[in-house]
Amino acid sequence: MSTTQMLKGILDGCLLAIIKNKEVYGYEIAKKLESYGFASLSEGTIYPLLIRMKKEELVTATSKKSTAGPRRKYYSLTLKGEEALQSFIKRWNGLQNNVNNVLRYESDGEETKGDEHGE
Amino acid sequence: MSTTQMLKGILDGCLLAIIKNKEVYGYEIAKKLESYGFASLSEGTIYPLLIRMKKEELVTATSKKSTAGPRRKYYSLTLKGEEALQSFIKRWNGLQNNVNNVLRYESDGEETKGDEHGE
DNA sequence: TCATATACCTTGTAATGCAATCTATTTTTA
DNA sequence: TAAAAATAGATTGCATTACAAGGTATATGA
Repeated sequence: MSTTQMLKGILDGCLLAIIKNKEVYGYEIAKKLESYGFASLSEGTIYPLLIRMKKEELVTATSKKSTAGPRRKYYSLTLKGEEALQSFIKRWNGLQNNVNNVLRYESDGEETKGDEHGE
Repeated sequence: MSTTQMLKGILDGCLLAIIKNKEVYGYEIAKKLESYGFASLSEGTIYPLLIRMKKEELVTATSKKSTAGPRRKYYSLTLKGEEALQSFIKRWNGLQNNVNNVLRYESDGEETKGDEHGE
């Protein structure tokens, strides 16, 4: 129905990409995602995801003092996390191709009787 | 973990696109999706989805005799289904933009301190 | 002291892809 | 004729995961 279902399995790839670029903390990630267009992305989504990724050893976390507010948990990618990011990028690109193929070849009355699509 | 999670909420958009193009039956859709690159897409996914979409009045179904095998259920888009397809395409394009922005701006050490991304 | 912004966490729920399994029909093969 | 395979559809139950709602804690400024 809404956009939220489309995020399943995609959001963690985005987190990995953001964490790879720079050591970041959860609240910061939430703000970043918002600036990238992910409207209405709740922190109730981010924090559990970070905890899950830590459990899966994709990221490590270190607690540091903040200049304002409580201590921040800074996340970094592990080697396993970098591999997961690469794997995500491949799967994401594959998915984009597949979906865009469907939209391209189906959405405008083309008849592609069972032969190959694209080139 | 796998690609399956990334399909959530996306697959139904693909079905709508395929059905809009031409009256089709479930088994045919499964084969088509396979040809578009959606490997290992189970029929246990397609049929419940079609039933759900029918319940939501996005599609209608008519049973017709087959040349080989049991009767086929041919699906067509309703007006509501066409609207849902348009809505899906918008959301899909938005999602693509957002994710690709993250991957583009984060994956290569750019520092984009809180300002706007892209144009 | 109280309000506000920052920062993080937990619980429960709903949505949905899919494996597994089943039924039924037609054609092909032995 | 009997068995196998291909076609076509359906159902049950499970696992994953985004998110709302609510909570905790720290620092700053009025």
